[in-house]
Amino acid sequence: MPEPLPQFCDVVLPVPLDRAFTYKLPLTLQHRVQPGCRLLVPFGHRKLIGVALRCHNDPPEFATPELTIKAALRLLDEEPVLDAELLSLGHWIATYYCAPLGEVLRAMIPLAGETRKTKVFTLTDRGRDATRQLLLGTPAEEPAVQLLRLLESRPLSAAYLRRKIPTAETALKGLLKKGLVSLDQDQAGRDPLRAPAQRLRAEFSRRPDQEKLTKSERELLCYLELHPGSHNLSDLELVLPKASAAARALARRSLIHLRPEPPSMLNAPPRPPHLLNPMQQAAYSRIQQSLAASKYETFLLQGVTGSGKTEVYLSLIEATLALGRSALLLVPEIGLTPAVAGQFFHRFGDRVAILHSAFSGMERVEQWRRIRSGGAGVVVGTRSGVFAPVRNLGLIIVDEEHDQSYKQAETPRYNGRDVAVVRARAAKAVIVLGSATPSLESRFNADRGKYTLIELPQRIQSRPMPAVELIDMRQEYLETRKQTTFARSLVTAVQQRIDAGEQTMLLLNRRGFSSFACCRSCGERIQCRDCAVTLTYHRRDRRMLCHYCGYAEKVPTTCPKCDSEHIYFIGTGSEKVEEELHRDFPGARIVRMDRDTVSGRRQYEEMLHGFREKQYDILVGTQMIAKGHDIHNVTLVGVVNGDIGLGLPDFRAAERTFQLLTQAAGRAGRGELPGIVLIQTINPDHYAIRCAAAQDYAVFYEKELQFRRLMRYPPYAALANILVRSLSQEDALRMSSELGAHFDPPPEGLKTLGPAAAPVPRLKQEFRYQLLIKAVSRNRLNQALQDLRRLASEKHWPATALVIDVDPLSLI
DNA sequence: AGCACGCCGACT
DNA sequence: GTCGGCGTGCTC
Repeated sequence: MPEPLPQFCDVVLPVPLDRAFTYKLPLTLQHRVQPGCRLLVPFGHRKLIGVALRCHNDPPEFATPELTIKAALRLLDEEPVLDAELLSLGHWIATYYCAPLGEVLRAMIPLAGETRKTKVFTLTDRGRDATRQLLLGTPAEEPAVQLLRLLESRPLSAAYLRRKIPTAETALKGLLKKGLVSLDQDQAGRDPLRAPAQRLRAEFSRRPDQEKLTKSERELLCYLELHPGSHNLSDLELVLPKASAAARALARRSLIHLRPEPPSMLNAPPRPPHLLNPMQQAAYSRIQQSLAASKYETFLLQGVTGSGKTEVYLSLIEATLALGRSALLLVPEIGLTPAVAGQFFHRFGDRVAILHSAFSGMERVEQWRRIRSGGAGVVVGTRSGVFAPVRNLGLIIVDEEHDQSYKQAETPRYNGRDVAVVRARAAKAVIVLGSATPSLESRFNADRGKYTLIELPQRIQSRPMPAVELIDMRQEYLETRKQTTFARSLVTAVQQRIDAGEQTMLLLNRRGFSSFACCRSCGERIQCRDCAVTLTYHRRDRRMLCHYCGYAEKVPTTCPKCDSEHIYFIGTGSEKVEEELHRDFPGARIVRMDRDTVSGRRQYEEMLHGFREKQYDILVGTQMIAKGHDIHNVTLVGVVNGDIGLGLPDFRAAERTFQLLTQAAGRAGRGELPGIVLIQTINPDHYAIRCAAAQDYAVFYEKELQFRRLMRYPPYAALANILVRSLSQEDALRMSSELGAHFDPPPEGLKTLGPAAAPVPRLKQEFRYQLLIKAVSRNRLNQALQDLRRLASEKHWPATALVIDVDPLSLI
């Protein structure tokens, strides 16, 4: 007997409400909706796109004569966008990270760029009558009358009306109130053919049947048939001037295919053929064994900087493809440059798909579709790439697994690395976590036997590790009696590189010119209007800038508090370092990379390319220069302030400092020439700095682990950070004390810290208080967090007031 | 989160 | 007298 068609469907929506809503399915949809499909549904007064969870025939008990079940409006996918595997991964994330399922699913689907909401205004019957009467009278210039005239012919979008009449917004509100016009939301599909010509490629698809073609359309189609393969549209315009318009018209009738231009691979350095050395080969073979056995296993590939982890990755990906399965490579945010992408194009051609948040919505949709249809067996992506709909997943690689950018800073606050492990386990896939400086958690898991540890302790071609030297800046001051940015030995070393035609990288962690402005008379520090942080002086822009919210104000000449003229600028940022370099090394070619000089991936890549091509002697910059780059002519890496972040009130401060210094040091001596590293510090005895200098992970790991055990921090506890926030300090304080009361005494198996003012007590005008929970087990932690969410709803805290961060990486 | 409904101050 | 402020409550 055939199953009766489902009449109802549970739908999760992108709202912070942690439940599904049940809709009636119109007859036309009953046999088409599957779990994981997107549905357009009415929700209150608006229309939302949700994801179908379950189709069924259980009449919902909430339905009463007053409360009717609404019907779903439209099905957006004939095939689910989230298959069963990804849906269950979404459920796991929602539970583990305490996030509403609807928001999790929204984060997993990249197709948001495909549709956009538009407001459409329509004349009502009353409006039509009113307009007719107006037309009989004298023509009026009032915006409201003009609007009515425009709307008489057809419904129009808000955007169009605003363009036509600048004050349309207010006038429309008035008309809406009077009932002369009505407002509708429309999910207008974005036309993928509207990208500019240079970003599209055209390819012949089929001959016309009966379609009538214009002259230029016929010419273009003919040209494409004669020249197989895909052609850039702006290149085609050189041959056929009207190619762009014609191509779009042809694509609409699917006579040709239009696709986005893949990311540029012009700057990709050609990769020498990869012969694995014995160490690499051993690592490869061990992992390949599990791969061939289709057995879930997590490997921690710990290889020193320059040990050739990438070659192992590439071989593993090839092995995966050879087994007929797909591979997913996750890289840190900053690591996915066209150069990196280019390497993969060289190796895997069009079997690779690149997912990057910097790509336009349309490009992402196109890549996503290719992956889902099985057209790309290799996927390279950043954090959200872990949700790529790859078929028959065999291998996931998480490069630089310790990197902070795998953790999402907004709800859902998931860690892409940990989600990857969960996904791999469910898919019976192999997962490789790679790093020179593994996170304590991962290394701990390896030591406990949860992960399999594989080490690459040597650089390729027996290149030596860079020699690292610490420069004690306290000693430097005692000897020179001068507070300088660069120690004498660093200046000498830089000069030697310039003379020898070799290159230098200088790292520091502060952008801007000076960290803050301070009044010598009254001690006042210039603070942000909306945040409890000092403003940073940016000389080029002549502004004081807030690095948290972007607020800017004029540079003060007198103290805003006491009117004294003794304003001093304290601290050194990358802008000042660049200036001092120009002064100390006149004639040297210097390039600065930080958020102020690098606004897009294009500039980032251009600067790096220029440096690689030896157009510069010195590259100075913030963290963004420390990661992953392989520039062979760099023989000196200088760290201006090695104490980076050591003073922060964060239990991971030491770990982060160690990782950053080790990674930075690893940039030196990657080519034929050996490299040296100079680290300036005022804490030369701190274990994080000493271990980084010695490139000794093992010792650092032991020391840090002791501290974590003593203080009950991860990996010895499951951690969550609870933040309450509100624009009103009163509300924030009230919630904070309710939070404190709820956890006093702490439930069995939990320790709490706080509540107390957050490290940044005010941010973007909000007052913030936080509480840290350390739990002996995941279960206990999750239970406590679910209880807390119940408390928040009972006490009617606003939905945005409570922020739960499970496994926080930063406590700010 | 949105977005409407609802009750109190400055204007045509 | 109205327009409009944002407080509170709901969304199948």
